[in-house]
Amino acid sequence: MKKISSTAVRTRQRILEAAGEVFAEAGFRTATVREICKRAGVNIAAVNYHFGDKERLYVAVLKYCKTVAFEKYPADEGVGESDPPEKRLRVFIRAMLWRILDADHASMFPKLVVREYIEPTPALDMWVDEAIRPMFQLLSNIVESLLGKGASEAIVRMCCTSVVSQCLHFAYARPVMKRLFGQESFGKWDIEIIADHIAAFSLHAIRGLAAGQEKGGTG
Amino acid sequence: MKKISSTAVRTRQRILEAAGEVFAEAGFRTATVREICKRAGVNIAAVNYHFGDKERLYVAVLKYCKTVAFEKYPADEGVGESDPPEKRLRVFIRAMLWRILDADHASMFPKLVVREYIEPTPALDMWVDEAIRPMFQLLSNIVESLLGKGASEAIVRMCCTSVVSQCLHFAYARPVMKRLFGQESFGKWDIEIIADHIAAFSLHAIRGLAAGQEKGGTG
Amino acid sequence: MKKISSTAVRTRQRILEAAGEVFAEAGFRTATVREICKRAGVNIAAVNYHFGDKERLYVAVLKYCKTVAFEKYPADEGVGESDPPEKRLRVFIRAMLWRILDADHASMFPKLVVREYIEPTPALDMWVDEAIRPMFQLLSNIVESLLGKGASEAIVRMCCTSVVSQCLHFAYARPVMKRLFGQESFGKWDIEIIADHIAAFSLHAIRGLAAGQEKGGTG
Amino acid sequence: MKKISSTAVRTRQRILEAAGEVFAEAGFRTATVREICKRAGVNIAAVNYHFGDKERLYVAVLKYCKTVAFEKYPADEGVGESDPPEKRLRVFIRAMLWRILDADHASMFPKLVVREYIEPTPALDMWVDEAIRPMFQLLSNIVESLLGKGASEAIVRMCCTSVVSQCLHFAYARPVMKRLFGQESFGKWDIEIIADHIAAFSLHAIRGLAAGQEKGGTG
DNA sequence: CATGAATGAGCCTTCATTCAT
DNA sequence: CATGAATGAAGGCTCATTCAT
Repeated sequence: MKKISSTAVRTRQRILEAAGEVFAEAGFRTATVREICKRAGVNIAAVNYHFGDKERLYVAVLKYCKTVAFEKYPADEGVGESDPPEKRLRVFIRAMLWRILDADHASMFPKLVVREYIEPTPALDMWVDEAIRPMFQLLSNIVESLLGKGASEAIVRMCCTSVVSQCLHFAYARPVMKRLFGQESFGKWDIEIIADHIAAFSLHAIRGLAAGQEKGGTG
Repeated sequence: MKKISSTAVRTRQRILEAAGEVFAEAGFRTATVREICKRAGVNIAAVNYHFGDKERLYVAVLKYCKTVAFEKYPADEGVGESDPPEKRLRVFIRAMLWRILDADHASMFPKLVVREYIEPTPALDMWVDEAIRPMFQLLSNIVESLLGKGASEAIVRMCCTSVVSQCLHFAYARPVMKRLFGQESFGKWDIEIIADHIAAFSLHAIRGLAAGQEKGGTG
Repeated sequence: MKKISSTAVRTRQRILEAAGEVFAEAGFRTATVREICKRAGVNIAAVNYHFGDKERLYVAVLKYCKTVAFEKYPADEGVGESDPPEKRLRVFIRAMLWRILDADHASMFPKLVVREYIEPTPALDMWVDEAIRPMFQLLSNIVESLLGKGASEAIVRMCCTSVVSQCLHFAYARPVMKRLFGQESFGKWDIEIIADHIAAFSLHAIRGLAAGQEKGGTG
Repeated sequence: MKKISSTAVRTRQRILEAAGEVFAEAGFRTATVREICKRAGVNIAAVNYHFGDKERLYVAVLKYCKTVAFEKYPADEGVGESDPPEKRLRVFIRAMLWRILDADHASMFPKLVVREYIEPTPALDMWVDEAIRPMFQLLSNIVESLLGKGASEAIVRMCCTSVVSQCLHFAYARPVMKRLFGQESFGKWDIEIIADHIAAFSLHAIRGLAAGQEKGGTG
């Protein structure tokens, strides 16, 4: 049985937080262990001691982020399978947006994830299995309920993709939005308004598609 | 004023193509001048000779990509302001998707652009001004027509964002899609099906919102 | 004065054995304290606690090895000054070879010593004084007896060197022998055959030199 | 066709010489690229540029040493197969000793080789094939001539080993000799005297063994 | 115009050692 | 007595850039 001193736990924690920031700002390759240790206020060898190497530190950061974000904003908070799918969809979208736009994370979470999207490391497999796939399954159930029994798997998948993509946009397009609209930060109300829009937009769309399906085409 | 020989032009071209590949695969920082020069079959000093330094080469690559992609797939090909907005929306979406999924570019274009999104370099300002803003303006006109005169600027903007985000998703989420759905590449018909879906999804949504607006709510 | 508990003695012993292996395999510099402690099953700080630092551990290992090897194979086992020099020479060579080729030491002893030969540490002075000089003195007496009274100190010294060098060869040239002859390990009979050869070779040589001396040349 | 500038050749040469010194003094692992470059008066990246990495530099040094030493002191200089084996043996021993004790090499050659003996790197295979095996073959022919036709392969091999080991002793035991005899350096005459001794010692031994063989034993 | 050669900064990692419990 | 945690000094290597032809 290993004894783990509380100071060691605190050091690990400090490194994790600092690494999250630096990896988010610079990406895995560009981020330097030196910068991480400087911000964490620890010696440069501490990373090796506590995490083995830079890559394993990165994976630890990703897992840490996932835990924090999904515990703070569960995708089905306050709703169950008995609730109407419209409500469950709104909850889902709202949670996803909050995970992305919550200022407390200093945008660490979305930046890390989006970087992983476009420049996958071995950690992406873990991320897909533990974070994305369960979320997608949950959303699929909701969308299926909305589309009705006749919906093909392909149409469900595409609708889910449409919903998710509208949320994720706020994870990777913020520098562009800043330049295009001048909006840099998103307050509590901004987030709620955006969530409402995406929910409404998607609900109209899915209902429209469902109606079209019955008639045998998209119009 | 520099004299420009034809061999110099060809060397420049070769470097641009090679750099496009390498930057797309590895990102600005991780890409190495050595690798670019090796693929281009030129001396390692050629980059600095022709472009000054790595960063200015990168900007040149971005501009080169933009020209190629937007000339090949204009956002308003075959339609004019007199055409119905539904048709113009479909053309817009189709062009955007083709720019993103055209296999001929070896996915160079979307990777480069998305990288710029999440890790902006000074080149992003240029990109927003010359590529994104005109596109967004064009799309806004279409969406305004669909929503009707009473639509606020905010709702127009959010609808445009919803449309654009569904397309861009295929630029940055392909590694995830590969893991989630097993689909790695997108053929001609895949692209058309996806374009049809996004167009239908968005039309239903916008029409629904337009109808709701008149009545004064989203429900 | 330190109190020495029995567990402390056992820890020291385990470290000594482990360090002997690791130093023999990797050499002083390349060997790591971490590896030694891992094999000994002790904490990484134990080396510094028990031996001060890496170098003093190394010296302790060398002394430990010397004691073990020379107690197991004394250079004059079973013979005394009254025995004929031919017999004493054979015993000397046999003991030296056994110290070098005994598989029980896992070739720890010769590797350590030979390393010390070519990359001396302060421990070499100790080794020369406590191990080599007495051995050389003993061998000199034997060779003097064989050469006769007229032998110069120089010729005695060179003959001793010739004898010793033939034995030591099996301490440092084993990797080469493996590649050259394919012979990797030496069994009991191999050792005896080699000892017989070196003894015969050297006796013929010394006798020949002795005869030549009388006549005033090497023939 | 690559053009190789003369300054590049000179840089390579300087690095090789400096690396020879440092590797000989410190061994492969302990030697630092920084020290090598400092002594060579070149930038630290030059090793990477000219040799790829530390290990390939090491192999280049070994090959360079081999060429220099064997060209300066060929094992059969001035003799041919028609010469009497006694003469050829003396020439062989003399060349080997000179390679080992020549002060011009600053003892670079023997130290490098002996290090390779006791701590083999992948370069040892090359060394055995290109340097040791041909030498051993040459010596075997000489020894066979001396022993006569009835000599078994085993006895030839052991005699060769005895001869070679007496020479090699001066490659690895010099620090010990310095402490034991006080002799630090070996002048021209020292080398000749030692060569004469080893030749005489070995000739007496081999002749004695040959005579014993005829009678059916070693006495 | 273009190239092979050279540079210096910086990165990740490893290691022996020391600290605080 | 012994340990887990922490430290700072290097070390090998890579890279964008510049130099000299």
